[in-house]
Amino acid sequence: MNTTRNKDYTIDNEQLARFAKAMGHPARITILEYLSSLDCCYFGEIHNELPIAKATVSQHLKELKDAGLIQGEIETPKVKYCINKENWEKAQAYFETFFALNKEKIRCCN
Amino acid sequence: MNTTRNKDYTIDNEQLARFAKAMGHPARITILEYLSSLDCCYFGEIHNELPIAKATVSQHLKELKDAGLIQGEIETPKVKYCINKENWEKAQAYFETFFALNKEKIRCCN
DNA sequence: AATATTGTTCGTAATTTTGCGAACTAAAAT
DNA sequence: ATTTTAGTTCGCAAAATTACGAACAATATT
Repeated sequence: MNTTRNKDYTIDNEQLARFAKAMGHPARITILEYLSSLDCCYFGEIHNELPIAKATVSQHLKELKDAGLIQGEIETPKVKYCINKENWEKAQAYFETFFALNKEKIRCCN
Repeated sequence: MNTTRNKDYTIDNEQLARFAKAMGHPARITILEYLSSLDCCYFGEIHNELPIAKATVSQHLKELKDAGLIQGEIETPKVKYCINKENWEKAQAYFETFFALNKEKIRCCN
């Protein structure tokens, strides 16, 4: 019995879910908010904004980078982070489109 | 040694993260997209849209309900689901504000 | 050459998420 | 009084997430 599934969801829905998932933790929202308020900054400054260990901050940054929302650049011994503008705008467009869908139609059952 | 943490993140950032997390799975995006295209519908129709077992669909619906994005109403033996309009608009506003923040400022380090 | 600075990676633990089938519930239909 | 219908809840397993301290890497400074 083959229970593998194929193409369960649309690419767009998977992409939107990936962006949303990356934003699904308050630490990561805080990072994104902070980064979007600057041109860029170093790891240490981000760490200062957060109540968690540097190893954990590093992990969150990695997730944001994997989702494409931010980018990092080594400037030894520091690492400079910034918003990935292209994907940031892509994410924005995804959410906008998503919420705009059938906007006037929604009126619920009650 | 007390390692409890208090008020780590802003209420707004926690709320936005909660919305984002609820949207952080393609099945739940598909559900929301489907629901927002209708006034409302029954569990069975939602289940038909998805490639997963009904127990799993039920779980995803529970998460969306817990996040406040949808609401369910019993019409035995069926259950009617719909978007929670108030919170849906709240979520929309949260994302909009988030992405609008410093929009023109972002230009990255490169 | 040794030390300091700045982050990342590793190893680990606890918790949460995702998924399924089976059992259950509650009303409707027979 | 059974049976059917439509979902939910339970119990479980596998995988992913979150968090930390310790160890490491790579350059800069002394």
